Amino acid sequence: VAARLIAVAVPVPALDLLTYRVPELLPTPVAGARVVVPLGKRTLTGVVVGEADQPAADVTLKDILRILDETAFLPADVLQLTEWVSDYYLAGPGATLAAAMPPHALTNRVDAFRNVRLVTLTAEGHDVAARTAIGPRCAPDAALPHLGTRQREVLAILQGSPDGLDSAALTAHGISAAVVSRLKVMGLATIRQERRDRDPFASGSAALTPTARDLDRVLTPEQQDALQQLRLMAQARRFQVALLHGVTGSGKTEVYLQLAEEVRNAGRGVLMLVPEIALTPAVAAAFRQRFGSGVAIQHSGLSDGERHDQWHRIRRGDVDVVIGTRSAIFVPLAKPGLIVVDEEHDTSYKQEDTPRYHGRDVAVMRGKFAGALVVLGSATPAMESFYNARHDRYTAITLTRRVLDRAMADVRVVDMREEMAEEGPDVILSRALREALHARLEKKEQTLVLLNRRGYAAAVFCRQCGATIDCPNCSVSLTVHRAGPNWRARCHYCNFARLVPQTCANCAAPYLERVGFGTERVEAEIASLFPGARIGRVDRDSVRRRGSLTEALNRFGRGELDVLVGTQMIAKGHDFPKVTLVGVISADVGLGLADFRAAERTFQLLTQVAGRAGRGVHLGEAIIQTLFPEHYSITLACAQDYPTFYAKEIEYRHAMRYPPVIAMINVVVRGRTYEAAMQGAADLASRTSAHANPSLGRFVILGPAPAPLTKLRGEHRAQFFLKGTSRAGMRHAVREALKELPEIARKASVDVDPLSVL
DNA sequence: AGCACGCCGACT
DNA sequence: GTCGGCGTGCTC
Repeated sequence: VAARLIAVAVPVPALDLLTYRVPELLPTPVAGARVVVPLGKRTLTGVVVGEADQPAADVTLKDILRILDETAFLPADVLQLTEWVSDYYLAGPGATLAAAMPPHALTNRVDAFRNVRLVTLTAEGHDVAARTAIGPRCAPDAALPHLGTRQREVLAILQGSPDGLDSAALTAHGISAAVVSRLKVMGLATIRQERRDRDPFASGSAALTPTARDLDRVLTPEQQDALQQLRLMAQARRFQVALLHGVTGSGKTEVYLQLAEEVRNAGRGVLMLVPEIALTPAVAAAFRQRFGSGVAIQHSGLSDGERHDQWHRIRRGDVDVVIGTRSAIFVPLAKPGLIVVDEEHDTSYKQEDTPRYHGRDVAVMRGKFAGALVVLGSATPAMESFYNARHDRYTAITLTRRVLDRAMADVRVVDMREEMAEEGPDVILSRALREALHARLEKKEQTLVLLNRRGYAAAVFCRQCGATIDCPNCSVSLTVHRAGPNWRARCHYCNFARLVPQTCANCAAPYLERVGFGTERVEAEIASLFPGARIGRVDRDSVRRRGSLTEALNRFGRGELDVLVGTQMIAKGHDFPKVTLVGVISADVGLGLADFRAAERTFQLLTQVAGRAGRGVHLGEAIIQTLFPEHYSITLACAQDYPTFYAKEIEYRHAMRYPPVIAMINVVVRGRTYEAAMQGAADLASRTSAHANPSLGRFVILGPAPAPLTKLRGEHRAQFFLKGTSRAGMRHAVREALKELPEIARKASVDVDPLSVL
């Protein structure tokens, strides 16, 4: 009998599939089952991917040690999806699998759900409790067990709780374990284990303030048309992609909800992806409100235990609606019939470490494998998505009007060059914004102030010698933060931090100056201009603590703050009806970057943030400060004119040969020295170009060149790009080159469809 | 990623 | 003399 060989994916990023033998005594595990395998000196848990052929002669095969699952732990369609992700994004199967698994499924065999000890009375316990209650008045006609006062009290409490009391409730009643155990010994109480799933909505890690208003439930004619089109697509029960392009405030969420309800009633599952739960609480809350406990939630803000519980609820088939962030695309939801990607243009769908997948694109593939309808929704679709709609790969559905006929915000552009000429070079808030802010404070209306740059000052430089304070590990200057009475300089890439010195380290001159400004400075500026204003700030620094973002947004939502200053975090899908003013401090942050998506990002950010104003009964106003008032991304965002922006931008992408017109792959090679990184990148690039295969399409290689961050966390980096019309050919060439140069491959990271070339 | 082996500085 | 720093190499 030939040995049974299986291919196992192990959670080790650098490794490919490994082949193991199934020993005589064990059955052949099914694909998707977890198995415990020896690896080197370690023992770890992997997942069976399928049968394997005899590998090359030089490897000695080992036996698997244990089979953890009789049936597939990962269902076949999820396994298929992870295989696609590994292949498309050139990531190891182990790394991809780790992304698809619930926490602890591979590291720890102890189930992480919480087993609750529940104490209940036995039949006899009830009897005794009843007799005890009347005991003092009646003669002790029957022998009562000898009970202490505490025991009698506990019996009474338990009698009032037929469902039992868990340990938390026992503690709340001041009942000690000793009393319970004595009752148990007497046979009056039982203790049973009950599996209880943690509810992330209740625990606070996803505590949401519902803002969905009933008024929005009545669909506008436009929403009804959109819903009808989507309904027909869903009923076809085959793979299709719809791009729902609806202006901010046009009521996309309500369309998703009604569609989801219908798909669910037809017996199929619904998967809803959102960029970040904490930033789009309204959508999650609306789903929870509509579908109740039939909704599972998945995102990185949950504790491991919560995520684990939710994953198993889905796996058991207890829920048919799942809402979550990008990794939720891998959840084991049975029979998905609808996959919605809300705010599909959002860059947080892209995972920035291996596997570098794009949640939206994986969602489209999952829909393809499942024969489901995929709905991509946005007010500012990604160039890729609109391009696909224009080329008939996606069906475009458009919502052009806001619900309840609310007007779009009135947008004004302030030319900061003129403002500086009149007010001096240090002006942060223009006169127009100061006046508008003042008016809102008087009227008790709210204001959002956006500056997409954190910290107090962008850098410190010496007025005598021009030196800046740079990060010792990365090729950037340190950003200044205020830390109580001190000034700290911190690296935004590696978190290196130091106090800002009194004198220049280079020339010893005491003329160190802070240059540029960020959100902390804006917050301070507003506080000094309007001493009575209640100001909050939301950026990565202020919300480091878990739950603090939700807390800050909820405070603002409840009206406990007048002004919220923040980075792009505040521009996402919030619905704050009392906001009537949005100020953008430097709209051109990012336009100066040499990134081919700079204009797209700026347009999206400005359109989205302007859309935050005027979502209630009052008219909204947006004031946009910029040094480039004539730049098309700014003028067209002010006009809320997506089609014209797309037309202009796609022309540029054609001319410059950039995505979505062509495909790109970025390869970064790290090295101990600059020379080593460049050499590695050059070798890899030349092997890649040697594997060009004209029958798979042509591509060009740009570089190698130093990466934009030449040094990051102490490592030097060099990069090259592939540009071409066929991803298959490009991926093939890179894959072969990596295989030929394994020692360089270990220091290389590959980004297929990079979102940023910076 | 771990976990080994392996070759050079400050200590009982 | 060795305890331990992390550089390099391997894992079916």
